[in-house]
Amino acid sequence: MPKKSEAKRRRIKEVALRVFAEKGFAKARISEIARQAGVADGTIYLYYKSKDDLLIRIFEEEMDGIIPQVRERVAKGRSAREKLSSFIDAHFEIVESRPDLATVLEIELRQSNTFVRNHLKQKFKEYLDIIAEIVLEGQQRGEIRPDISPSVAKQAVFGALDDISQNWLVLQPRKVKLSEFAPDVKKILLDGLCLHPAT
Amino acid sequence: MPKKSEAKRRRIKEVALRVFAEKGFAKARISEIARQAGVADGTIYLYYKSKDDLLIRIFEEEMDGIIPQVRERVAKGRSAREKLSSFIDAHFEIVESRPDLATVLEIELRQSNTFVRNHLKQKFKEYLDIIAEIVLEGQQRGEIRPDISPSVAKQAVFGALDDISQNWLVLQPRKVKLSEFAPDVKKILLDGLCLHPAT
Amino acid sequence: MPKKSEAKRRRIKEVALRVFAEKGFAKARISEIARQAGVADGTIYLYYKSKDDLLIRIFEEEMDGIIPQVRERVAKGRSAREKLSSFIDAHFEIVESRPDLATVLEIELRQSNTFVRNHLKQKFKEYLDIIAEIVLEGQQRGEIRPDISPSVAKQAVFGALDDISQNWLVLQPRKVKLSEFAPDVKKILLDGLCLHPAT
Amino acid sequence: MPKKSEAKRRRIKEVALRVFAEKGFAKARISEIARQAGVADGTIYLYYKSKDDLLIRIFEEEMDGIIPQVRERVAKGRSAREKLSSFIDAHFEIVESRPDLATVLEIELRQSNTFVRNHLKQKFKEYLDIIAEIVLEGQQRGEIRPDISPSVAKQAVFGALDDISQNWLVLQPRKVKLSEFAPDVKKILLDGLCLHPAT
DNA sequence: GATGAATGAGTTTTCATTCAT
DNA sequence: AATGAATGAAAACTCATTCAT
Repeated sequence: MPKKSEAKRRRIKEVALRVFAEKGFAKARISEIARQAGVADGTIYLYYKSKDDLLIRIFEEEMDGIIPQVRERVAKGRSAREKLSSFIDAHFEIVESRPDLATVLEIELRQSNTFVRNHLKQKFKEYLDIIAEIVLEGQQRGEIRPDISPSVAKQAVFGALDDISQNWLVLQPRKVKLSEFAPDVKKILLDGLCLHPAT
Repeated sequence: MPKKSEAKRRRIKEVALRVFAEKGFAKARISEIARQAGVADGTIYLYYKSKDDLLIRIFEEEMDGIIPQVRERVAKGRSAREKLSSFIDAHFEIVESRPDLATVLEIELRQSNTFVRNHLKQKFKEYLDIIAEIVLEGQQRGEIRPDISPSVAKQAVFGALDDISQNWLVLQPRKVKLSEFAPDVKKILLDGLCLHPAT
Repeated sequence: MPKKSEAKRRRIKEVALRVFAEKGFAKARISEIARQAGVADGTIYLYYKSKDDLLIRIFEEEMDGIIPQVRERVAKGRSAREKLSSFIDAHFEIVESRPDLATVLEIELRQSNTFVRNHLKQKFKEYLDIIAEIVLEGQQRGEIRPDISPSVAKQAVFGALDDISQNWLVLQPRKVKLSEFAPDVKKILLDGLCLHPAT
Repeated sequence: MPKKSEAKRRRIKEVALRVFAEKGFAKARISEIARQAGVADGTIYLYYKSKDDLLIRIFEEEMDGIIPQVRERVAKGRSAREKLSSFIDAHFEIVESRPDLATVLEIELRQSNTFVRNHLKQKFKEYLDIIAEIVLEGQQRGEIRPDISPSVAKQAVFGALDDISQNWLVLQPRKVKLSEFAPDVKKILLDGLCLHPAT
């Protein structure tokens, strides 16, 4: 594919991401994306099969950039604790630096039609599995409690991060940085809420 | 007897909940709800102002039933740990016994139009605040780590429960009971993932 | 028919006239008329066959009251000029004293569906014919120009009165009395606009 | 070539005018207009914002063609009498040659919803003011009776013309030409009905 | 490659009227 | 006579997608 086209594809992608974030996928108009990208409506269909395809491919391309980044960062941690801590930091930083992306992913991931959702979830699993891998490895190395399912841990950790991120995203006047929540989240997930261990 | 038929109102509500869960709010058709409820399309509008109103009122009525129930159950716990444990059990039991309701609430809460979402969120906050109250009281009684924001704890706990519930709901062949995840979730949230406390 | 029913019929008629004038026939709701009349929706249909019938019969009953009144008043005039003058005064006075009625008649007479309009026009012709009769008789008595068709005269006179009445009705703050226009209208219709007769 | 097809816009306008005249604005169906114009329903909305907009713009465009034409014709008259005479002729000729247009204007001008009516009335005032101007100028030149309000004269003249035009339009088998009424109308409005001036 | 005019499927809601009580 | 709950037909408008140029 010629370079010229690649630039256009990128412009469409960037505009689409912004419009999806602003209006939500359902209310976003192809004609609005075309207008802002400076192309004709029909041109979008030369680069993307459909509106659904546009969302799916934006998501996949972004995740393909993010996942290795997060993996690399997590790899630097010397213990499971450090790795989980890095994951939490990385997640919050991504949400903070790419709010449009985060808004689209976190919100559209749950709605959209089944077709789109299934595509998104598939790619998303790769991201979530980073957590599961850390937990499993930590258990093997005796750093993580062995009596917890890595799958449940994965969901619990991501659910917590996601809920906090989402609430932060909808708070219009973001006076507070999302990363400020990281310490508390780490305490809860890594060390638990309770002071006295269960008997 | 109240104005119009209370039984008919209930039948419409039950059918609507089922159809909303199956199709999603946006794709649910008033005509389909009417057909399944055995009434004319127009009859729905004698009981509910609009499709939006139908969703909002189903949600509010259900939450008004659920919140006191959960509160009562939580109140029986003698410690913050027991109360949180009860909340987790209660949440999973509700999702398990009312999957339609849970599907509608958890999914529509994030999408729908702004008008509907705002209504839903407002009522939903009452539910989430049960967690925040437990945490705050637990901190005052020296049972919960004092260095954690109740608000962050609330979001982390609910996020974890919600993510697990949602994943369970979309797993079509529900071979496993949701409540089986409760022990692991409690371990994580109450005692943490790590074996060795942070230095 | 018992007296009790007659009172109810009249109440329905009066309320309907007011609601038709306020909202227009199309936007008027049977349920609103019923509510204001203090009866059930269905009760209206014991007295009137349909919404159309309600309009038609209000119109006919009112015209049956008005036509003899105007005829009587016109009869007192000793010349065609006096009779036409009386007709103009009478018309303006009716519009002024019964604005609801005038609004409904003048506006709905032109719209509504064909069925209704035909009914209304039929009864309305009786009213307009008062003018034609004055003109014809005036011509026979040498008071009115013989070279004018009574039918054209009838339409011209009524059209002029009607247009002025209608404009007055839509002027919300009726600071000026409609009857103040009578002298000018009489000058125009009875004596003409021009100072120098056609050559 | 202008954006989209001007020919298509015109075809839609012409068809719409015909359908509005036949069915009335309220009963006219967009789908019927589209079918007769040989376009898809949605295409109408590429050219006109809404059904209301379609009516308003047809009206305004037609009046923008008619008003200068009538003004020009009236300007040729050397006296107020001649000018009024020309106005009457012009009005009847327009109604006769464009019965669809006249039907839509005369009927919808009075009904429609407030939004539409206000738009129509505004443009219509320009037309009526031609009469007022003739009268005012005639009064200044001593050709028209000075003791008559130009506004009342305007309403009386237009009301007369309008009522006659409308009656002619609803007479289905138009055996008689509308312009045949012009001489009588001129006699009445210009010279008055009465033979003996008021004392 | 690019355009943008054209397509046409799809659904909530209102309200006059009915009829069982 | 009166009620009022129930009925169900009916129509404007949007917007993703296509395809002739």
